Amino acid sequence: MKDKYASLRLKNQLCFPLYAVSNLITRKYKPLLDKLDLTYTQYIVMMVLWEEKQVNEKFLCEALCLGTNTVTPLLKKLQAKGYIDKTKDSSDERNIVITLTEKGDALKDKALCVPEGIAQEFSLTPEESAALYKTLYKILDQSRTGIK
Amino acid sequence: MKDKYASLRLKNQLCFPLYAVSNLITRKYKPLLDKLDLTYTQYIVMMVLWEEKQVNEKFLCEALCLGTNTVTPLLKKLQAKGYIDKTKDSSDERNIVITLTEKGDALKDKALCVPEGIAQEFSLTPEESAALYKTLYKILDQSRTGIK
DNA sequence: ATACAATAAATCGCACGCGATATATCGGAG
DNA sequence: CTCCGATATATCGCGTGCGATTTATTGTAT
Repeated sequence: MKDKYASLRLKNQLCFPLYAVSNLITRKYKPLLDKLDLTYTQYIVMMVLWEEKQVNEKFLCEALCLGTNTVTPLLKKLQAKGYIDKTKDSSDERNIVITLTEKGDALKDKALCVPEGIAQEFSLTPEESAALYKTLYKILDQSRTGIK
Repeated sequence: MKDKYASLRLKNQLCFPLYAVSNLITRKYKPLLDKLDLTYTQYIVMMVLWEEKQVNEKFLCEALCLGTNTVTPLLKKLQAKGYIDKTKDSSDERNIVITLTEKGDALKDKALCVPEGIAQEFSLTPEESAALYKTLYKILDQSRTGIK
């Protein structure tokens, strides 16, 4: 064996480039999202809402792979900004129903330029993008089934 | 066009699975790293040091794609744990020379089980791993050359 | 009816990441 | 020698992520 510690080198790990790319993406989004007064995490919450119109917090947590300890404070901030409303489900008062305000819904149109702007930052071939997408979801799906 | 807002759906974005997988990995590492009294970020700092023996802070920041605002406090904690030493470079007092303590170097052997443990958590084919690795570094390299 | 496990959300404490700024030191032009 | 821009590190404030715990509400078995 050449090097007993080869497995501990950054260059021999997948976790590190995943971590670094994830950070990089958040940085790239920031200037675009500043115009919408959203952070990256707030943005993905809004993306779910633009699609679903109405969700409870549990649904959001599962969609985003986050816990209530992250999402609850996030929702408070989005509410303070006037983008969402929170009400209790009258049929089950444990459920918090989250809906878009008119202001939050209107933000959808301003947000359209965000994916466009980001696409210009990175240049992957369609094949690379597709393979990356598929592998990442394979990992996510493994962990989901693993938990249940 | 079917849906003007299709680009805003979580499922149509690469950024989200990258973000979610990165978080997932950090969670998976935690129980393994707890045994070494390291966080994930502290662990990748140690990985650089196990390889390089001696670096300055600037080198670390570039290797990890992080800023001094993240790394400086990190080094303080590693120093407090007794894993590293920090001294000023006598030939250029702006440089902080970071070296491993004996305790920090010894940690390398305990750390060997970490990559093994993680490998069991995820099951990608060698082809998937190789393609993922290549694409992620392509993205990182693009941003590096883009900055300079 | 009532106690109790299950579920949904909220809270707490800590460790990042990072934009912005501040501080200390160095190197070079005049 | 001196000023000044460049470089290396440190600090500040805010917004996450997350393990752990707490609170509120519901369904259920007795």
